[in-house]
Amino acid sequence: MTSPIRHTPRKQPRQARSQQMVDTLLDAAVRVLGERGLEATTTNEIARVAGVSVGSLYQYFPSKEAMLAAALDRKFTRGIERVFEVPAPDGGSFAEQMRDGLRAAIDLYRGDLEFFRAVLLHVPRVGRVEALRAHVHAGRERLRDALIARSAELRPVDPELAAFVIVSAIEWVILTCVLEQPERLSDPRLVEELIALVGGYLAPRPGP
Amino acid sequence: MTSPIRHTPRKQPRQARSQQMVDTLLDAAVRVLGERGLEATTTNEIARVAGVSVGSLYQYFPSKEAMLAAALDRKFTRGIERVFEVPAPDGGSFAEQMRDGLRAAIDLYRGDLEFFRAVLLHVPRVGRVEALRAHVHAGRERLRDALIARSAELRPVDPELAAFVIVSAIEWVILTCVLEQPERLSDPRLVEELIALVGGYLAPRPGP
Amino acid sequence: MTSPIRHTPRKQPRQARSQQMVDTLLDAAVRVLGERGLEATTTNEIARVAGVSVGSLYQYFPSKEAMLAAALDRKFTRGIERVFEVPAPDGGSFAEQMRDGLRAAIDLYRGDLEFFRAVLLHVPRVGRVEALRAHVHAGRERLRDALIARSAELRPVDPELAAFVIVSAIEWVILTCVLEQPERLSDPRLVEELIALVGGYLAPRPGP
Amino acid sequence: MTSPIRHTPRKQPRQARSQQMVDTLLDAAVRVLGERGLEATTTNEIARVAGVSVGSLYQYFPSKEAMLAAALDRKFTRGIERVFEVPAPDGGSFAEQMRDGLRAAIDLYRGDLEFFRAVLLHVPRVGRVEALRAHVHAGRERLRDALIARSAELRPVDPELAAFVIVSAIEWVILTCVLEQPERLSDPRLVEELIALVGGYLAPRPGP
DNA sequence: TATGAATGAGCTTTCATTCAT
DNA sequence: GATGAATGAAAGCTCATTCAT
Repeated sequence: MTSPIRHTPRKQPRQARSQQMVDTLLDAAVRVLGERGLEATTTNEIARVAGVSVGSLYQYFPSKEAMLAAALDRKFTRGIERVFEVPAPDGGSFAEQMRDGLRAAIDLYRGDLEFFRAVLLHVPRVGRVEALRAHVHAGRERLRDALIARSAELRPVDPELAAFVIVSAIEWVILTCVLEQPERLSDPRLVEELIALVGGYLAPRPGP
Repeated sequence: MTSPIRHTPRKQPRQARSQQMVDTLLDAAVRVLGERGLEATTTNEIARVAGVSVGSLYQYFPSKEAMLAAALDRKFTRGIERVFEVPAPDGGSFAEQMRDGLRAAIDLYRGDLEFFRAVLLHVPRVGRVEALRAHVHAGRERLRDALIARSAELRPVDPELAAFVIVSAIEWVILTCVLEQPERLSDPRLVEELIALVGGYLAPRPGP
Repeated sequence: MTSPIRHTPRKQPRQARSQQMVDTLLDAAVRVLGERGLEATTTNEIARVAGVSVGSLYQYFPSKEAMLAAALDRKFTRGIERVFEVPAPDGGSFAEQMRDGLRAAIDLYRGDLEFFRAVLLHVPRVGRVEALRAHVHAGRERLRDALIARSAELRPVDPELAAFVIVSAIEWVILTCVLEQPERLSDPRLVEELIALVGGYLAPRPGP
Repeated sequence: MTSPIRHTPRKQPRQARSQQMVDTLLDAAVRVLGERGLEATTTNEIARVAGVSVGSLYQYFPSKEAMLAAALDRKFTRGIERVFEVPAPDGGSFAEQMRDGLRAAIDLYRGDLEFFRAVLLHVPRVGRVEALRAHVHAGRERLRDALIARSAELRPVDPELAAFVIVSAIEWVILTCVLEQPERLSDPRLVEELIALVGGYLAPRPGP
């Protein structure tokens, strides 16, 4: 029953199986959420779609709310993390760095368009999904620091306020595309316009 | 619609009473929504707050969903109409008109902060509240037309695209304030920053 | 549609209908409780037996626990109240009063034997049903007062302790009959033995 | 069952281990029951406390009900056996024997107060715990025989009836203490009062 | 045998909706 | 029309029990 050399594990190690179940459930949650919206999403349906029992769902998540939070969190965490990490910390001009970050952001949404549309359309607290907010917040701080570092090149601004304005503005331009005009995401002019928006906002004002 | 001599019947038993009941119900819905959030908002509670019976509610609205939609639509319609009508069609510079419109928008949200927070936090498909979207769309078109009319003063842009970018950007800066930093709504610099954002974006680029 | 003299109320007055629903539900609860025991008693089943919807049940009782408590309370309250009120406050000797009370108690259980058997067999906290306890407690106090009033005729005792002992002893002799030997309840010697028990306990001890 | 020279196998792999597991489980059940009450007692929790798996529990008991019954039975059996065996069959007067037995009973409950309270408060069919009833019944029979044996010293009674009355009365005085006034269990007067109760009941009536 | 992850029937409770009055 | 008691489908969650490993 055991051979000297084992090729397949006798049984899945504990953690691996758990992780797989968690993933299966979160995938199912994301799918059901997208298909039916928050109000119509039930734990029983998620479990059914995941191909497991409700009992199992509750073995891994203490409540419906916790599981939905985890599902959204995972999706957003994976993606949005990348966006704010793309601009190489030391490479290129401010505009070039911005361009890289914006492209990454747009690609993030474009690559998972259906999911994001579903979630943004159906899930309440649009801008509130916690992970999204956390990353947006982190983005603001990074931008604020960049503004401080490069303040010599820029119009005098309150870095905090400016970062807030810029991040919010860009966030919603892109999300509005996702929601209303997905084809715009493929328009190369979109990035340029956003750069113009930010660039114009930060550019030193010409003297009187 | 009003004339010095009244031609309408002394009492309008049917329609007037109906309209009043509808208003009462919609007000109650808005209030409950604002106070308790979507999840705790029930038709029975709305009727109770309105001082009528649930039965009456269903006389005027076919379902809970329909009634909440109507309530939100009316709220947004009333407010957003004002916002886009504030800039006097012919008065002042572009920047002045913009300033007036932005102030009106900010005041709109600030004047009913708790309600808008509740709605934006809890109501699914925020991005889809039809009246909101419709008016945002109308706003885009008005802005596009203004951009075309004043294109001589501005950097060359695709008016459609630029209007889209500007309206989306401003929308979310303000809504993010509503959701996350309400105190910013009272900061006079907010309007100025938004004007800087739009102004910088549209300003003719200095030559090479 | 209305005649000068009305013979049947146009509709049941509010309170009467409510009270009837409450009664119907409590009757059903008592029945289901008796038939299935506490653990197997569900609110849905109670409602079904009562011929109303679960929703109605929850209109009148805030929770399952509250409704079961009310059901048992009502039954016990009605009956046990009588027992401790039977002994005419001023009539007859102590033994005669006791005899009356004991007969009333026995008759109480005998008259509703099936219900009491069901409840005592199935419901947890046998001796804990709150109403039962409350009345037992009241009984103890009345007995204590009687013992104090008649202390001259009795062996010197701590009235509190003696009342406790007597009431508990009698309570369980009768309840054990209910549970295990219902036929004994019809044995006239039972009352005599209980009187002997109490009488012997309280009788002045013969001198050494 | 134990002899100086051991004849049983050095290790009893099968039965001994089984018996130990059963004991562990029953101990755990009793403990959980005492600590959490019936409603919060789950098979999984019992297994966890016992340090074995639920699967093992079901190897030894066909159902939760069966296991709890076994647990309570064992507990009562152990305790009550002692109580009824305490009065040395041939030693001392009737009153002395009674006093020994009563003290043993009181000590039994006092020694495990929390458990007995939990069980009496929460376990359905208290009156039906089989071991308790069986031993109470045995106690009645022993008392009946004693009454017959000593009938010369006593008031003429139906021994069966008298034993029933006495055992029930005493049972509930003690259990009521357990449930409502645990501190009374430590009052030395309690035993004396119970002896007075029984003694007065059985004492030959003076008189003409 | 022992394990404990997985199962899923079934419970309590809510609330949109109806309809007799 | 207006009322609000009554309805009952359906939700979230638990836990006795099973069975692959």
